[in-house]
Amino acid sequence: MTENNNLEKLVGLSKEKGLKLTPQRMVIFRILSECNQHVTVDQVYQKASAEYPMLSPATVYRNMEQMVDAGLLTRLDLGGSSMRYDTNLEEHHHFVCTECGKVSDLYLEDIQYKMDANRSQLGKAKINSLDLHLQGTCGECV
Amino acid sequence: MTENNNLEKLVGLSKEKGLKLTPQRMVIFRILSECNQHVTVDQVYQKASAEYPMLSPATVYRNMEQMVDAGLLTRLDLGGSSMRYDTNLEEHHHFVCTECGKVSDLYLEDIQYKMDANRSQLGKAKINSLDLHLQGTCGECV
DNA sequence: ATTACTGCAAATCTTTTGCAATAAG
DNA sequence: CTTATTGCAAAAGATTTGCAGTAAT
Repeated sequence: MTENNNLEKLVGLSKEKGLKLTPQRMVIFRILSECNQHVTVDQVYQKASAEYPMLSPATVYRNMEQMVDAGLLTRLDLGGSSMRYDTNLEEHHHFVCTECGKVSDLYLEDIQYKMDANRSQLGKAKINSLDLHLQGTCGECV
Repeated sequence: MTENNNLEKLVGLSKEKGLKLTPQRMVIFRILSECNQHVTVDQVYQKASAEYPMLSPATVYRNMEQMVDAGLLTRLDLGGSSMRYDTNLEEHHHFVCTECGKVSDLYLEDIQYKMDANRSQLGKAKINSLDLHLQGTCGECV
C-alpha cells in the first residue's frame, strides 16, 4: 500500500541532484517505479531493454549506483549472487524465505536488545545503523 | 578468549563426517584453528599455500564449502566482494566498522522487538533465525 | 579396491572500466 | 558550448566445474 516511488518523485529528485534526464534513465526510472522492491540490476535491465533495446547493461549498473549515491535507492545485500536495490527508503528490515527466496519488508515499532558486555567486543564503538535480518519459511511455503 | 576451534576439534569432527585427512585439508584446518574468525577463502589460501605451495585455490574453495556442509564452519556474508567464513559456531551477531572494515562479534543476552503488524507482511511465516547486523565506527576509528 | 580428493585450466557470473561518440542542459 | 552520459568491448574479480590423475581408507 506504500506509494513508495512513483515516477514523478524520481524525476524530481534526480533533477535536484543534477542528473540529466536521458531516455535511458527515464526508462529505468519508470521500471523502478512500477517494479516491486528488491530488484537486481539484471531484472531492471531485462525489463528496460524490452522497451529500449539498445540499452547497455553497463548503463543500468551505472545508473543504479548513481541513484544510490543520490539517495534514491538503497543497496540491499541479501546474500544472493547479485546485489539488490531497494526502492523503499523508509527504515525497515527484511525477512527472507529460505524456501522460495521471497523477501518481505518488516517494520518495527520497537526493538530492544541487551548485549553480553563481557563477551562482546564493542569498546567505545559508535553504532550508526541496526539491521534485523530474519530467515525462515514464508506463509506460502509453510 | 574463546578457544573456539583448535585443531583437534576440527580433525575429530571431520573424521566423524567422513572427510579424509589429506595433507591439504590438514593445512587448511591448522590455518583455520590459528586464524582469526571471518576469513575469506583467499586469506586462507594465501597462508596455506605458503606452507603447501602446490595447493590449488579450488581445493580451498571446495574444502571451505564442505566444512560448511559438515557444520564445521558458517558462511558469513558481510557484504564485501568475497564470502567470509566464520569459525565461531556459537550463536552470535556482528558489528562492522564502516571505516576500517573490522568485524566484532556480539553476544546478546536478550533481544525483543515489536513488529508493526499492519505494515509488515509476515502472514503465517515461521521464523527460524534472527540476525542482528550493526554498523558504525569502531573504537579505534572514532 | 573404492571412493574421495586434488590440481589444473577453462568456464561462469557479476560488476567495473576505458574510450570515443553522443546528447542534455 | 560544456559536461554528463552512453554503448561497446575488454577487464577484473570471485567462484565453480570437468576431468584425469592421485591418494586416503
